[in-house]
Amino acid sequence: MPLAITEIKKHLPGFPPELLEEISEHGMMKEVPEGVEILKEGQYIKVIPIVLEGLVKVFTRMEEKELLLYYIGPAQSCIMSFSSGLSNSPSRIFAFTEDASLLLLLPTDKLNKWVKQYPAVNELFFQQYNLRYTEMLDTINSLLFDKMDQRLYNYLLEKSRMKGEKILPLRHKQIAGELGTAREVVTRVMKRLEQEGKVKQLPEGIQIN
Amino acid sequence: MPLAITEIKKHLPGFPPELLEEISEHGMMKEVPEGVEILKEGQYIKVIPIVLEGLVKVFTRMEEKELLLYYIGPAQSCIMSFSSGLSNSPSRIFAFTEDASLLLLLPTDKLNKWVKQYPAVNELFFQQYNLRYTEMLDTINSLLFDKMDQRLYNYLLEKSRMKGEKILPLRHKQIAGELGTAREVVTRVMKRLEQEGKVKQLPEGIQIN
DNA sequence: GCCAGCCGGTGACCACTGTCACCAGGCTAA
DNA sequence: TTAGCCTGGTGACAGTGGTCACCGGCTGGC
Repeated sequence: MPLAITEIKKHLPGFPPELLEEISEHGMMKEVPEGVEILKEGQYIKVIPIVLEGLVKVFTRMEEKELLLYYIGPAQSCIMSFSSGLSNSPSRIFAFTEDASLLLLLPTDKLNKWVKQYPAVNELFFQQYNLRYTEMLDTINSLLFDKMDQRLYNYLLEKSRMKGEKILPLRHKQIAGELGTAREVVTRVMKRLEQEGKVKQLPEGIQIN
Repeated sequence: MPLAITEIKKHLPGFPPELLEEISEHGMMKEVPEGVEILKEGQYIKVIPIVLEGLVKVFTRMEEKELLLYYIGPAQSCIMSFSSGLSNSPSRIFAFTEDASLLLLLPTDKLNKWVKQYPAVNELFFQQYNLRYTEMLDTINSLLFDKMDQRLYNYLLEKSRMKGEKILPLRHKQIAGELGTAREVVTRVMKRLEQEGKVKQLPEGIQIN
C-alpha cells in the first residue's frame, strides 16, 4: 500500500511532487516505540531512515563504554546509515529511539538514484553531513577541553533544549552511559552542580535552573 | 590565464572534459610552501581548495590548546571550507600545509553550481564528508578510550604511513601540540615507548619500529 | 669564547577521574 | 513479611596526565 503523500509532504515540505510520489511508492512508514535499537554496529544497511517525528540518539561504543554523539530530530536523517548504505560498508555506530518516533524508511538503491535526480535530497544529505560534522567537532572539543562538570552541565542543557523540558527524568547510571563515564562520577559531579545552584535533584528527576 | 587542462586532469582523472574546461577558466593553481596557514578559524571562505600534491593538516583549537583532526591528501578537499563556503558561515577549524603543496582553488559560487551539474563533483564531496566523518569518529574514540601511550603511538604510526617514512623529524613540543597535550607528557610517554621497543629516538628524529 | 635559546629529561606535586567496597532507602515480587 | 534489586550517596585509593621548576647539552649568533 502506497503511503499518503500529504502525510509525507507535511514533514518534508521542500520535496517536489514527483519525488513525494516515488517515496510514496517505494518508502515505508514505521512507528517505533521508545528505547528500541534501530541501528547496530557492524550492521549492513538496506534502508535509510528519515525521522519524521520523535527523537533518535546516536552512540559510539568500545568495550562496554559508550558515548552519545548526537540526536537525530524531525526532518533529519542518519548520515551513518546513508554512508554505509551507499558504500555498502558496516555501521560504526549504533542508534536508539529516545522517544517514540515515526520513521520514513527509504531503500538505499532508490535513494542513491534520488540523490542524483532531486537537488532537494542532495541538499538534505549535504546539510546533514555538515550538521553532524560540526556536532562531532563540538564533541571532540568538549572531550578534549572540558572537565566533567562542564560536560555534564552541557549535556543536561542540551537534553533539556531538545526535549523542551525543564525537568529530566534521568538515572545517574543512564547519564554515565551517555557521557562515557562511571555512575559514581555522575553522582559526585551532580552534587557539585546542585551546590552551585545550576541544577536541583528532585524525586521526579533533574531540574535545570 | 587559464590553467592547463592536462595538468588538472592528471590529478583528477574522474572529472569530465567540460568540467575540466570550466575549472581551467575559473580555478586557480597555487603552490604553497611547507608550514603555511591556509585556513583560519573564524575566516569566511571565498575559495575552496583541492589538494593536488602535498599534505595539509587540519586542527581544532581552544585557548592555546590544539588538536590535529586529520590530513588532507592529494585529490582530497577541505570539507570545512566547502561547508563554510556554501553556507557562508565562518570556519571552526584551521589548516596548515604540512608539506609543500599544490592547491587547486575553486571559487565557491562556481563550485556550488558544479556540485549540482556534475555528479563527479557531487560524489567527491560526499566521499570527503564521509571520510572526515569516520576520521572524526576515530578521533573521538581515541580521545575517549585510549591512554596517551596508545594515542601517541597511533599518531606516530599514522604519520609514518602518510609520509612513507620510517624516521620522522619531530620535536616533542610539536607532537604535544598535535595531540593537545604538554611537552613533558610527550617526553615521558616517548621514553616508555622506547623502553617497550616500539620506537627509537635518534638525533635525526623518531624511528618507528 | 660567550651567551641566549631551544631541546630533551626529570622529580615533585596536584587535580581529576575511574574503581572498589559498602550502605541506606525505597520499591516489588514471591 | 522478607528477600532481592535498583537507586543515590560516600570514603578510600590509584593511575593518568597537566604543571612547575630546574638541569645539562647543543647550537647559532655576536
